Amino acid sequence: MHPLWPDKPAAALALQTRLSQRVVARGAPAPALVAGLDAAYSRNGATGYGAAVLFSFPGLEQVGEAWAVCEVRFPYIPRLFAFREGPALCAALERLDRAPDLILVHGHGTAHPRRCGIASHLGVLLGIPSIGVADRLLVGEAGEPAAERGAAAPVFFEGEVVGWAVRTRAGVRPVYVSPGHLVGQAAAVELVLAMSRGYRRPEPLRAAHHCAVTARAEMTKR
DNA sequence: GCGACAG
DNA sequence: ATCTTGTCGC
Repeated sequence: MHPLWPDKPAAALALQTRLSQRVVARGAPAPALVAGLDAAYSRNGATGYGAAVLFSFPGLEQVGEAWAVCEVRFPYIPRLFAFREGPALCAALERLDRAPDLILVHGHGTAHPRRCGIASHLGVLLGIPSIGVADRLLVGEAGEPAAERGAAAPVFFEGEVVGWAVRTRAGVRPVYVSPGHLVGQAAAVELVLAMSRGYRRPEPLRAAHHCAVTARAEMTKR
């Protein structure tokens, strides 16, 4: 079995604990190229379609796109999500013409039981800054941020702030932002807001989601 | 033991 | 995540 992608939960847990010690949740990168990462699955869940869409920053022009098909070999276990979806996302990322200097991942970063959600996990493996953006909390509690775009409320877990509930669009439920790696909380929130335009989810993630679903449709036909 | 639980 | 149509609302 691949040392970076064990297929046994026990081995995954051990690796996650080791990776968590290498997570650096601070920094304020000024990226020029940002990649949004997301995945879609076949109806039976046996096949995964990872997508990576590259955007210029701060201009937010799409400048690249890639996807990869992967056999899913790890079950969905809340705290071990990275071991299920990580392989497909990395495969897509490797197919990009240029390497991003920041990745936006659909899922949590430090807002995780061991402060090592998929965003932190991939950031450490790749050695590049990363940010996690999720639709709902895995751990912790957050107050309701004010209704206007840009408002944010801290996510508390075990007595510390591990992320933020961020209102990327007025009057719409917030997204949960947490540092992945080499990015601090304030910078993570600022960057996600700078990449959100009129929709709840930031542009790179919207594009990645669309790319993954489209890839599945094209593969499903042939 | 019971309930919670990213995508 | 995925299975699924129409429908209410801006």
